[in-house]
Amino acid sequence: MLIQIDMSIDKPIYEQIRDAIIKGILKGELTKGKQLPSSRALASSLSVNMHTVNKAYNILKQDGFVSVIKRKGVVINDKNQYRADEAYLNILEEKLESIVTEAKCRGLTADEINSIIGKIYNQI
Amino acid sequence: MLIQIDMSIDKPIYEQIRDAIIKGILKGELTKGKQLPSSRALASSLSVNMHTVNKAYNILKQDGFVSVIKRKGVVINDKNQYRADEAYLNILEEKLESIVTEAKCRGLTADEINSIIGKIYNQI
Amino acid sequence: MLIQIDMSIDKPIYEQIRDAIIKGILKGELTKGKQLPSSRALASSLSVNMHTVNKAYNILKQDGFVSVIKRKGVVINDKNQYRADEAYLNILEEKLESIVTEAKCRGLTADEINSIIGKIYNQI
Amino acid sequence: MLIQIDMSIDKPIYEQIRDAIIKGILKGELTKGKQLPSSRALASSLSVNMHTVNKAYNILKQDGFVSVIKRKGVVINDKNQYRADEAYLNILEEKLESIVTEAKCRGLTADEINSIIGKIYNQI
DNA sequence: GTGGTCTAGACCACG
DNA sequence: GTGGTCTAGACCACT
Repeated sequence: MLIQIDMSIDKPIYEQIRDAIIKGILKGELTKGKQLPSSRALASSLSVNMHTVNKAYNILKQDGFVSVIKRKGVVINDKNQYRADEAYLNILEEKLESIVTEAKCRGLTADEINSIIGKIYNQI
Repeated sequence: MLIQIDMSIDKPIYEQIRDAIIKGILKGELTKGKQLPSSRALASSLSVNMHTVNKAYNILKQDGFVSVIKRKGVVINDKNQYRADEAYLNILEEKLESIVTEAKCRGLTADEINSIIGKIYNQI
Repeated sequence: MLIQIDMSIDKPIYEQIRDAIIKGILKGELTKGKQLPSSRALASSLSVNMHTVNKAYNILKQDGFVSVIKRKGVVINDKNQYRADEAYLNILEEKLESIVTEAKCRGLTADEINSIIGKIYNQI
Repeated sequence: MLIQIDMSIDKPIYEQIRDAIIKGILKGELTKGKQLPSSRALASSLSVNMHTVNKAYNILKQDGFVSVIKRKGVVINDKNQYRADEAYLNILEEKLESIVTEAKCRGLTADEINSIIGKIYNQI
């Protein structure tokens, strides 16, 4: 499980960590019950601050991807603890709205957008 | 052409203005050659800072949606000045990547994502 | 609106701040749209760190009590944004379970507990 | 008498043990004079540290629920050794205060809270 | 001047 | 040795 942080882009570090872990779950590298590195350890290996890692871990916990077990560590949850629900679908739609609007305005058809989605979906 | 600013969400105001104008173009309310309100006027009617409107206008100009014509104001460009190109497609793919990753991780199929896209696409 | 922090009890400071603000809402001192002091200002007046105040504010935001408006401040939400829902009722039940169990074990009747609840409910 | 420890919630293990034993007393599984397993034995069967069990036992002793008898072990006390007194009622009220405040703020009536209490009270 | 993000370093409870 | 909490102080984007 490799996490790459890019300080030059403007995505916050904690989001990059969050996204990398979600990707790890998706790729099957992080399976249910598997333990993440301690916040100190990951912080040190990424050369970032412990609190930054903790922030990522707490967001993942809030989103149901992991359980933070005090004095034990952070472990990956079961799939159905982060299966898409109504609330998530609303957020997803919101996130997509301005992207799709711009794409349509720039002349892309729904099919063209969908083929990009499909490409991303299959290559991860 | 109505622009609604929502201070409570964390999308920057200049992005909300930008998105609203792109939406206006898409809906046919803002057609080629049509003039946008002066930044002073729009700022006043939205109760935001003039620099915020200018920032939105400059991004729109950079993206090819409008031209800033001296002593004339800001006018909407022709469609082919902002038609999707290679560079835009790369940015689009980047924007979609982490969204699609999370959606897949949460159990959505590519078809389900596409149907959300389709829904957004058709209702705007 | 007075907030009192007690360093000697073991309730975290950010929870004390959170609870004080909820109490303020309940007492009608903090009404919809009213602005909370900036995190710096409140931190300074309570002699605690800004991050501690921010943590309280973010929890209140997450729970629907306030909106955090970047570069503007934190404002109280409308009642129906924090009206009890299913999720809250579950949490509430969890919180009450061990308390009620102990009370029953110590010989209190349901009526006795309820009269304590009633007393608290009416005096705030 | 079954004790279930849940590492994933953030209630300390020693409190979970304490609560489980109080529940056992309430359900009549642990009656006056009955002996609790040795801390070593319970720790082993729960896969937790012996000190954690001892901490739970010591709190139970302090609260009057059990007596620690040398060379005999830990035995359940008589009901009137842990019957609710003034001190306990004060603690109880304190514990309930912030819970009730939030519930009221979220629009619950005293009756609604009491019906939740009643439900919990009767099902244990 | 606001909140957001990040760093560095500390103490604590729990186990 | 873990995560939780707190402090002190910094820079940034946005307005």
